[in-house]
Amino acid sequence: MSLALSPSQALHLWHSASLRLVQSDAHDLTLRQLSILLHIYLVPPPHTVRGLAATLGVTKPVITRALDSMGALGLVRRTRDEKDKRNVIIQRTVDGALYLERLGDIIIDEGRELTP
Amino acid sequence: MSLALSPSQALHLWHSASLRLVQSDAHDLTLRQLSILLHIYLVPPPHTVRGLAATLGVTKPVITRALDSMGALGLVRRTRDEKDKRNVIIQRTVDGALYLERLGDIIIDEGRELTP
DNA sequence: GGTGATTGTTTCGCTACCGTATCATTCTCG
DNA sequence: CGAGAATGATACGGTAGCGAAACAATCACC
Repeated sequence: MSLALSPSQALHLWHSASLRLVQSDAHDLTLRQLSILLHIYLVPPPHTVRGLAATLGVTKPVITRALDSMGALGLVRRTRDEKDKRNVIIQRTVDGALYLERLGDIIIDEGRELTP
Repeated sequence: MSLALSPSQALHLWHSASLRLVQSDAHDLTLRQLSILLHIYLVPPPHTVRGLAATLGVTKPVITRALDSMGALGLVRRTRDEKDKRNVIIQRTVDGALYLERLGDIIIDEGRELTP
């Protein structure tokens, strides 16, 4: 089932949800960082630095830095790939899952209060 | 009519739309900047620096800087309030409207391709 | 009309991000 | 084994954001 959004609905949903995100965000993630986090948690693994860089259309240092930041916040974890030790496998954490759960709640909440 | 989103739908919508935003964004706006822009265009005027700062829950220099940046991009315009010359009225521009229209299209597009 | 409040901007020191280029490690394959 | 490719991290110089504090301009009001 697909979602039929009106232009007004789409922008109002984004507005109210991102507003609440800004107001409440303890972590103050960048748009890019948030995209990376969502990608890690919503797309089936494995996730590598190179793969994420290609998907996002950014350079590899951007991913490394984002993983540094989000790793320090406990939202994400790095592990060496034992099969190919050049690779880094990016893994999920409990804190990261909780963070995204809260984000989902905000979006659902604001969608519920939407008036076209 | 309100929008009944499932947790999966909510996060996938945010993921795919923000991903496309990152991939395609010529302007590379911050989450805060995007929130400010949406607020200016979706909430009835007038908009002032102080009002925006209070709404977003940030300090005034944040708004001033965001208006500087987005003003340089032509997304927003400043005008002095003639009634009270201390106030700055933030106004919309054609380019800003087009930018948000494009954002709305992305969200609608990704909502349409959603599978729960 | 002058004092204090209000508004937006600027300054300061700091932190974090950016892209390019380079590096260390590891793998591939002849 | 050894040369070249591939992967992720780091170094570098530059830019832009941050909060706190100080600032200039304007208003309000006695």
